[in-house]
Amino acid sequence: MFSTSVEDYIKHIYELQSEGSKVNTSSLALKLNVSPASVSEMISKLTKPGWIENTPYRGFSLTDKGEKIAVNLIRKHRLIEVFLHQHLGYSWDEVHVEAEKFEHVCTDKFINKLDEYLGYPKFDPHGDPIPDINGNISGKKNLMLCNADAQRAYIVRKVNDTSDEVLRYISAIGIKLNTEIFLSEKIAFDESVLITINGISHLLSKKIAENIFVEELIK
Amino acid sequence: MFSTSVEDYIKHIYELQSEGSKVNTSSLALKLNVSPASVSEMISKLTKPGWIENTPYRGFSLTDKGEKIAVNLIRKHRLIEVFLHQHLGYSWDEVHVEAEKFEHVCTDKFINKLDEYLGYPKFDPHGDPIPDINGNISGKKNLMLCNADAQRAYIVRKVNDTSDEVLRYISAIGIKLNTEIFLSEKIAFDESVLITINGISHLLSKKIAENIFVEELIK
DNA sequence: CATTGAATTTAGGTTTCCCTAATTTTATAT
DNA sequence: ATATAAAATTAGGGAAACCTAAATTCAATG
Repeated sequence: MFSTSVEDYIKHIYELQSEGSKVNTSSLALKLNVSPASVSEMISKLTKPGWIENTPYRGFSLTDKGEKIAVNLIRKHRLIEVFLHQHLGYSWDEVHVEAEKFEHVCTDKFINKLDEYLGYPKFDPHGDPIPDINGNISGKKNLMLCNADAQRAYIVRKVNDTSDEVLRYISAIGIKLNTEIFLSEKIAFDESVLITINGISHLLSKKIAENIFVEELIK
Repeated sequence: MFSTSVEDYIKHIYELQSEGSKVNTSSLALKLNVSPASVSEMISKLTKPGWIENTPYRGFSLTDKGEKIAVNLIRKHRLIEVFLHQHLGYSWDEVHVEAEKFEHVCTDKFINKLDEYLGYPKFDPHGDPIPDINGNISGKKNLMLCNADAQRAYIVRKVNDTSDEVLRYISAIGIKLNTEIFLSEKIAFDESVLITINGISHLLSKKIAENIFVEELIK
């Protein structure tokens, strides 16, 4: 239906949008690892069929039509991740790269059958919600760890899957989905955070803390 | 690793070779549904890295190196077909098209894990043997139905998966893998064959009979 | 054994998606 | 308010994989 490139652009714009990040030529170029010139070119191509709304030199955003395409891709991506993790024994940090390729070749028919086969899971191995067949995403906004308050307890609900390295580091210090952590201190100087897991303290850089999403623990 | 195009060319050359068909520019162009000019161009490209041996104007064949690539693709294709058929409930005639796309994006790691998950199946839903991790294919040459002898009983062992239409027709008249058929008569005029299944006679055109492979039934 | 027709290759062109370099627009800071 | 820096776009090109049309090579037949 769409080329892999077109799908990648649409998906990454959606991701920038939902992270609340700025969506412009340079941020997208950075995320997709292509030149700003390539982004400019593609953006005008995506504007014609009405998937994107573009204000030249100012930025762009997905139309409802474009968003539907993005959500469908994310549904595919996350269901494939569940299959790889639960049935084929892939680890947390391995599923993303593989799913990234499959999502572009699987039909809606395939993904709906897979959804059924997996028992209609609600979350992927990173804790991200899986859109249902109609594109509905079970909300639940989690707090970015770097924005949480000090001297409070939290539960890890989601971890970004964009970097293998970050995922492996997070695993190494014992953070999994639903791990309970205590945010002891926020260091204003470099925006790093000091947390405690099972009585052991860890200092997490801002870079790491941006990739961990938590829910406040009410005891 | 290789582009989808390159993989498709290599796989289809392998298929022509193993059917015993002539492997030349026009037969490959026909099979891949591209122009002869495109085939010529690609063939010289595949010759450089040593995947193909080419005698200009005469024809070409896969080297051992090229054959390894082809067998690996066929392994991927057939294992994916098994998964689609056994676990997702795809029918005989639906698995091929879907597998055709997946085979180009799945890693060796994925396919080896899938192989294990499926319990190391030996045959795909069409009865084609699945190469193992080392590329070994459990031989077993079957007879093309149009080459079988009249007044003999046979078991259907394999059906070509290249055409949905043929597959659906074959299913409709009650032919499945391991179905017993009796070849009553071969009509020399148009090379069609008259067969009997469960006491009902069917006339199969040469085109159909070329896609059914049988083993002689010794009672 | 020369001609003719089929098969193959070469030539030249298109599309998609990428690039670098140059230009234009916008934002910022004096 | 204007100079300057940053961001975005346009211009011009390249690689991959396709095409049609023209030229070449091969084979087959009278």
